[in-house]
Amino acid sequence: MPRATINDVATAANVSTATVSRVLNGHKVTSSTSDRVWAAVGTLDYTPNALTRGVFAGRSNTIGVIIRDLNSPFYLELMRGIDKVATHDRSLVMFANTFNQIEREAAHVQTMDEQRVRGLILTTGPSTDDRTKHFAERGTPCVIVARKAPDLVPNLHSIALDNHEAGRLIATHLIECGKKSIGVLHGGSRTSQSERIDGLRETLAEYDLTLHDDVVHVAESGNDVSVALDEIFTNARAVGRPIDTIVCLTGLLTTRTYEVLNERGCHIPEDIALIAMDDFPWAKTLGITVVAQPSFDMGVEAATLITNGNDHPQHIVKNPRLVVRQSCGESEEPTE
Amino acid sequence: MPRATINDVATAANVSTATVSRVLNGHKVTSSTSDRVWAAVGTLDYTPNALTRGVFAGRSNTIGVIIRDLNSPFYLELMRGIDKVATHDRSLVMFANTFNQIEREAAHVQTMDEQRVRGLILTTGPSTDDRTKHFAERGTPCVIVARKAPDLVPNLHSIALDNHEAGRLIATHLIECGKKSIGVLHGGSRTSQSERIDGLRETLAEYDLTLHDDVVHVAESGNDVSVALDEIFTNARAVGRPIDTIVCLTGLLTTRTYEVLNERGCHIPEDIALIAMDDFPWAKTLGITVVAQPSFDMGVEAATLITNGNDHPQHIVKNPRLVVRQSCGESEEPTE
DNA sequence: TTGAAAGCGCTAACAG
DNA sequence: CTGTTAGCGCTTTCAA
Repeated sequence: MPRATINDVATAANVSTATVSRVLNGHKVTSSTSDRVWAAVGTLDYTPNALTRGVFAGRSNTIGVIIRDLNSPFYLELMRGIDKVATHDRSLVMFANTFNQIEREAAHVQTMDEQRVRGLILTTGPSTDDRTKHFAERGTPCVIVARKAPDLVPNLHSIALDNHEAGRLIATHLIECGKKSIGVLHGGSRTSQSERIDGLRETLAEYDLTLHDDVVHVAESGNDVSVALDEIFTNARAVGRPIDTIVCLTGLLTTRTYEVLNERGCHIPEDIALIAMDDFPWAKTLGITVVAQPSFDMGVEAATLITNGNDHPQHIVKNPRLVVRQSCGESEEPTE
Repeated sequence: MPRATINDVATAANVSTATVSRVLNGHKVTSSTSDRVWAAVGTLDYTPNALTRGVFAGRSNTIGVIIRDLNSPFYLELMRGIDKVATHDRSLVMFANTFNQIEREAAHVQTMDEQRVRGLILTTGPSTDDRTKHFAERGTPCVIVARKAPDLVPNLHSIALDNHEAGRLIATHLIECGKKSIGVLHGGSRTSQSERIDGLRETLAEYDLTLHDDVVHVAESGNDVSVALDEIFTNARAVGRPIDTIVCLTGLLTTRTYEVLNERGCHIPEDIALIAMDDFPWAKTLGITVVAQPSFDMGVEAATLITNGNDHPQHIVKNPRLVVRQSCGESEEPTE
């Protein structure tokens, strides 16, 4: 049997479809008619069609989210934050994972557009900026996460970490721990990464420490870590400054780095210090010192930016937080 | 300016809306008209409205997913598997997280119904069974994950682990490692948990080992672990059988268990063995032996069950896989 | 191959 | 307070 429609309910309750619609949406009706309508809804097992509602309203009550890689603890927590707001707001979350393939980003934005999402949260790179701007200009609020929005466009917001400060936090902590020769693993050419490197480098410079380019290496996935680490160690030794610390500038690299270091018999923190971006459940267990992003909160705020519906572009910058554990050979008195 | 509609495109291209629709859907039209239509689509920046399409079709091209807790590695991988199929199929994934609150499950199923999802994948408990059955009977394919579907209803599929076998795998491995007194931490009264316990208990019995109820404790969240562990140790000591192994029957408990054991100065595997359900990135690093579920594949198969659109109810059972590492004091010759 | 027209399920004016 | 009526944007017969 086909689904009951509003017409069926109207017939069964002996009222017009308009009245049924009113009852369903909580508008004023006599309680006796309202009762009849609800009774009909019950017996016919009627479920309103959100699609049709969306057609009329011009948009759905769905928040679109495009995630780079759900595997990263940062994105996972972000997602949970978004979902929390959505549930509270009786919205839904529509989700797409690009699996780090840039060419998929634009397609996903397009699909979200077709779905007439009420807002879009995206963690994509600049490749989608044009489409996103367009999208925002037409009235759909968009929030770019982990990167500053490209321009001052109405409805185009952003929420990002103060990446420069994150770099500074790392550098300061390492200096306090007496580290002198630092190697860096980062996740590619995103601005977030280069800002962190800048903050790191500048702060080190204040203490007369130089971060040379040949000890800063990219590792897009965990697989590259071993090779990158080799390069870093070799280059540093060549100039007589053996590495005493490895910095992971993206959370995804931490597992593999820790593993490779272990495999080579490097003890943390005795032989080498390790500090990473993004906190994750096992970091505490393993005593890894990290600079954490408030990822859940960022999800909450991103979603709120959408549910609020304020056109005025906002650019929220969140502060990173140093979580001191033992992986940098921290002394008894913690810095925090 | 408002969005362009199919009418605008038709006017601009000097054709009827029917023709535009045909072009958009790849039906047969003269190439010259087709060109004109596409040109108009371009200049007007027309994006088709998926909602309207859905109204007509009676359903959207969205797959609904209700997840218990995205934090668990099992659900996360499942989600990625689902997303992979969806992307391939040009469908979207609509997602809701219940945060383990049962009372939210039904509401989410309802919302998914209103959205006219093309299929529903759910990891909820039996509380939603009635609604789900209803849903399936009306023609929307539903896949219950990690639990057998309640009945033989058309369109109501399920995909689950052979939990009994998982329990058996754990028991066999522990016996091979010479373990004799086992304590169990599980995640509550779900059938998955009790089946694992049964498999464990029965296999142990075959080797004349008894798993007493007083060393099987529930720990809904990581917070309870410490208390539960206390109980287990105390009870076992009372009967002169000090615990030599802790089994975590759900992945979420593993972090906390490992941590508590560490805090108490118990070395793994010298003082106590640890084996857990569900593999996760850090397990390899930490040398934790686990029984893994093919969670990504389960996501892929669940989604495929929906995109295939076969009414006939299917009940897929997947095999668990023992991943031997060092946390049970494994000898040189691995069992696998 | 194309157009006219009806309608998917629902909402919102506008009367009454 | 309630019914009538006209759409929302798109698809699909049915003719031409």
